Amino acid sequence: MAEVRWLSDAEQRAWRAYLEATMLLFDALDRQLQVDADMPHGYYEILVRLSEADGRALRMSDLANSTRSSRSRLSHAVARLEDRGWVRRCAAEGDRRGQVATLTDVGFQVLAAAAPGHVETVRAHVIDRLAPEQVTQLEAIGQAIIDGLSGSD
Amino acid sequence: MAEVRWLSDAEQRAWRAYLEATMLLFDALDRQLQVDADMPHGYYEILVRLSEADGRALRMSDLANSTRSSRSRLSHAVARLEDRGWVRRCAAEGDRRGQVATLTDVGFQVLAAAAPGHVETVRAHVIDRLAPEQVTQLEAIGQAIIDGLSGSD
DNA sequence: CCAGCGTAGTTGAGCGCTCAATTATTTCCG
DNA sequence: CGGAAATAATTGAGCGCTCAACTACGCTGG
Repeated sequence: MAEVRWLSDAEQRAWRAYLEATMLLFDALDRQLQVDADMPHGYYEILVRLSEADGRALRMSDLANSTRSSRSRLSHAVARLEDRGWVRRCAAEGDRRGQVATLTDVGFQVLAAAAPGHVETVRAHVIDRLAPEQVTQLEAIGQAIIDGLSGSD
Repeated sequence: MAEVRWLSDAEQRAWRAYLEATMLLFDALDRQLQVDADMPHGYYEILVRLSEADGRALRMSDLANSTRSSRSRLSHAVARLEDRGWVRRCAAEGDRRGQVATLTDVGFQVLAAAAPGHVETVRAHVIDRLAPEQVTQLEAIGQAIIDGLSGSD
């Protein structure tokens, strides 16, 4: 049992600032989307990924990977999106286990209506508060964390 | 109605990297705490704040502010922590509306047992993956975001 | 001195997520 | 080929969070 490597003061400050910023930010984003577009942030992410895919359609597994969510979470979420008429599910060709989620026209329009407000919020709380070099730094930091976590799943 | 100021490529990459990193990270932290210490990250935060307070006790409102959580969330959370015997609530002196949450000895020991694993996880996925200057950058970035959000509530 | 407003905290309904179990299909390989 | 393991997706129970409504108390001004 090795000694615990506690965080130094500088590390502690950075970690807590990141944590606090992220909580405040995610709350603000969730609330903005909920109020202005009647959807949680997770739904927005799903709609974005679908809108960017070929034919605005993706296999459930691919959609789960690209949104970094579990199959279960995605199943529940897509079921609710289907109830709202924003997404449609149909059997995948060539693999009878598979399902393909497709963004409907209504779903696309809902996304198009939600996007400007969301982007404005991201700008107001993040991008416009950072110097250009901090934006670059943030990408590098994020990427470093992703690199450590993508594999070890 | 002004034009929407969409994100540039660099801004988009930074935002998505941050978002993806944070989702992966929060999932990993939550899972680690859930598996090793049988508590969600939110409970850990509450225990930490209480452990650092004078007398290991805080008014509910102060605890809500310091964990950046709503009064409602805190009420629910502390109720569950009380069921587990990790926290105790008693009336505040001098204000009969007030409640003071106190960390119990059991709660303190639970926290002490959980902390090393949690810190190791934070190190493994964040701190040890960043260069020292990136740690400094992360603090500045986090602080900039906090500054924009603390007031506008 | 009490009416009205603000503050402290709780509660319950409803939603989204996690975990574990389940169904259905495909792939691997002896 | 045929049975076992892997893959795709769903389901239901249970938990934590949000929102809105509510209780209870404190403060301040006419």
